[in-house]
Amino acid sequence: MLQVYAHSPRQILAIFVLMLSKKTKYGLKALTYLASQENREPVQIAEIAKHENISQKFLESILLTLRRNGFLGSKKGKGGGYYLIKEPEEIKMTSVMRILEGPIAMVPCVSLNFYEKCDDCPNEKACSVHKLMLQVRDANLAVYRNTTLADLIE
Amino acid sequence: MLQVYAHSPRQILAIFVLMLSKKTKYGLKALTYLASQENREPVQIAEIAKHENISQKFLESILLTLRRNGFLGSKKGKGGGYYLIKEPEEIKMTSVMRILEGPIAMVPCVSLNFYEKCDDCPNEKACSVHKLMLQVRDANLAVYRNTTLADLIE
DNA sequence: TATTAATCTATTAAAACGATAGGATAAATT
DNA sequence: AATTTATCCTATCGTTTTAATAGATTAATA
Repeated sequence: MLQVYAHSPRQILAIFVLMLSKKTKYGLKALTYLASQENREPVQIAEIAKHENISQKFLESILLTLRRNGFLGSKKGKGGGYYLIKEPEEIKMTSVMRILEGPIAMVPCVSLNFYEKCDDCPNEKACSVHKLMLQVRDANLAVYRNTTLADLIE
Repeated sequence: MLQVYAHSPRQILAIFVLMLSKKTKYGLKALTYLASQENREPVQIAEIAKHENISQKFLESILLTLRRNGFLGSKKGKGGGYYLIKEPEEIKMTSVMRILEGPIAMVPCVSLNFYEKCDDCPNEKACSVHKLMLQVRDANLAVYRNTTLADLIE
């Protein structure tokens, strides 16, 4: 779903293209919710979904991804749920973003982990897009590297 | 088109979600090409498209947008084409990005020009997504504000 | 054994991107 | 005036993804 901004149906003001996916948004919210728990007892999906206004079924798959990537543990059955298995201070936004959202670079030719040459661009060094996006990548990386889950909790 | 990276059809390595649109990419390349011309004589769409490996028809609409937003002038008929009507030093990436790509913010609740409250988020100040994306916005803005078209030309 | 809650597979509707087609308009040349 | 050139404009299309939903299965607890 792309977010469209308009005063009236006729007048579209803005379309957010480079928009954070709901997946990442929900995942971050869930992580925050779990991190702000007093203990590390399992919390049910339903509780998280309700508290954060997230579609429960969608959240299920997101939490599964976070578990498979080593952020969360889970327990089935009564008293089950999800819980953090890393300290919030150890969860860097670089890994959260890469797992939920994908590469941080906005063009593959400036990606650290998933570099690929543009097939339409003969000279990377002379490419204005490359030059600009390199700076953008570095700026974003700096933010994500310097921020942990602990920093996002009040 | 979303870019998918894989070693084999079975193993998907990365999906770029926050990827720069081709529209912006092509637009930037066209601007750079025009800026690097020796004079400000009209350059035909076909020439730009060929030189930058861009679909000509797609480029047409992009150049039209750039003209309507005051970056380019155009001339019809023989000897016609597009030309810069601003100095490259005066073309800031903030305006290029906003016009071609849309708002710079990745969530509307941190957008300077197109702010909108999240309908699912009761407390903006306590929201981890808000907190993170505010920093990302500022980091990106700093890059776009400090970069002009002139900076992207060798 | 019954209940609870995570796990997994599959499907779906809506939407945008990127591209293409075809013709209208305007300017220059002959 | 006619022809050529090249921008301008509208409309449409296929592919792909997102976000969400449905249903069935597995595992753990009481």
